Amino acid sequence: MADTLHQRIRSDIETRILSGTWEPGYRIPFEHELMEQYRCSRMTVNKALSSLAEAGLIERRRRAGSFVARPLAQSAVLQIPDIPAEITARGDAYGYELLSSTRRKSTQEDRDRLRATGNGVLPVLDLCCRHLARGEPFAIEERLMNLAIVPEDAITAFKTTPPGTWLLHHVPWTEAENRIYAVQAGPAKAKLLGVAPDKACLVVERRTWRGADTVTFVRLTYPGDLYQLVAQFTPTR
Amino acid sequence: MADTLHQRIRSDIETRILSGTWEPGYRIPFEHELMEQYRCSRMTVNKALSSLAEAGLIERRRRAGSFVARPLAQSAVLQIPDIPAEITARGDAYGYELLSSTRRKSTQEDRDRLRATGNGVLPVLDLCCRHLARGEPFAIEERLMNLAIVPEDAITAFKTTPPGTWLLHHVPWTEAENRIYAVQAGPAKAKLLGVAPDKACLVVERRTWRGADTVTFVRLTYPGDLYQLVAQFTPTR
DNA sequence: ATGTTTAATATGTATAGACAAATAAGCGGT
DNA sequence: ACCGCTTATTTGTCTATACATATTAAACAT
Repeated sequence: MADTLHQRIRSDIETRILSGTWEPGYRIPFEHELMEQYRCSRMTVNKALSSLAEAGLIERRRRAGSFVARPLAQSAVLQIPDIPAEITARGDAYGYELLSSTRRKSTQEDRDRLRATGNGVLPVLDLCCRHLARGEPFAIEERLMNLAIVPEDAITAFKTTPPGTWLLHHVPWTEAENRIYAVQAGPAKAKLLGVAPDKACLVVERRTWRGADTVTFVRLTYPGDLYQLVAQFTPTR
Repeated sequence: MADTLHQRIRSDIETRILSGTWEPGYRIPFEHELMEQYRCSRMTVNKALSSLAEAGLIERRRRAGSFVARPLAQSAVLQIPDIPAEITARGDAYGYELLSSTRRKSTQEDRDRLRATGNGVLPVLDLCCRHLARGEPFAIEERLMNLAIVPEDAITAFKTTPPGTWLLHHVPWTEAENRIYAVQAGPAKAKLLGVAPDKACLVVERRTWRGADTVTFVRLTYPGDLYQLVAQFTPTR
């Protein structure tokens, strides 16, 4: 890890910040002090400190010095794994069923769901599928895709490949928004998931963009006790 | 944004990557080519490219060049805001009620909930409180705190200040794990939240560490339709 | 044909020096 | 006591150069 000099300087300082030795607001040594301490040039020290500043661990003020930042960003990295990969990872057999697939010109409602900019009519694909773990229903996926971006010949792939997995490997995206909430299953989804209609379900809705264009909207519905989203904090924002 | 030269070089390249002009795998110009293009020294180009590499947007290989990275990390930044701040932000009046507060030596069950390392007995504070928005129940908070880290005189503060808010401003943490799932309210929480017992609720459980020590465990229960977690994707992993 | 050495090339890291920009602190005048 | 000016200090940025290291392609030997 601490291979090069500037990496070592960085990790030395990082360690002291994360251990609490240097508390938020503490003024870390000036560049010229670290220069002497590590017997190196200012550029080397500067590289280490710039990197720490970019990561949000320190704040730098001209004439004043560099200070340990207050933990402002209370954020965590939310992993949104591919469903087949996740089920396989837990050692269960994965199953996929395409329930319906409709190709049409977008209605206003479709464009609202996609949060598409402009009112232009787009070709869209509306599909619904079911993910199974050890033969039991695991999640319902409702998806709307923008066929102006997703090539039309992908449609046949979705008969056997979950669209999320296909998209992950074929269509990169630049921005996404996730919304997570809880609802009761309701009669239709209860039947598909094999649970009672009042069963609490976790819903993850995701919109994905590539530049200015919306790629896809997806709503995943999981029976509440089958699935837990896990978000791990990583210090570097 | 593009103030300095190396920042401009960086954002020029970033734009082309995010717009899709330069696709994953594309070899971006060599350092000496960018040197000529921008009429600057190699160090300046190098700083821009190093920064892009650190952010995970490009991969660099000696002798071969620098390449646009494949979008490997399907992760998003999950904002877990302070509840009073969030309610105030949406323009509602915030209310806080401390329901119970117990100080005791930790049982094995407490240590399991905290995922505390080692079997040492710790002083802990077990409390339960309710958050209100415009006078209506918004969330139930069940919290277990490690009094070996949280100073004891903070306990009096919790009569009027939500523990989450207090901790946020007083006790920094280095690591956290969040689990998100859905359950039915159940009789006890239904009463506290003023909803039907079969109501679907969103549950966020969070454990927080500072170095090797567990700081706190908290379980937040929100009526499903009152609250949505929002996770925004940011390109730099 | 195949394996080995060598050279060329691109990035990685570092030095030493320079000037610019921001600002905390001191100073002086009112 | 307050305001404005100057100065010293620290970070921000950049240049020019140097040597190290990894890797590929070509030259060479077997």
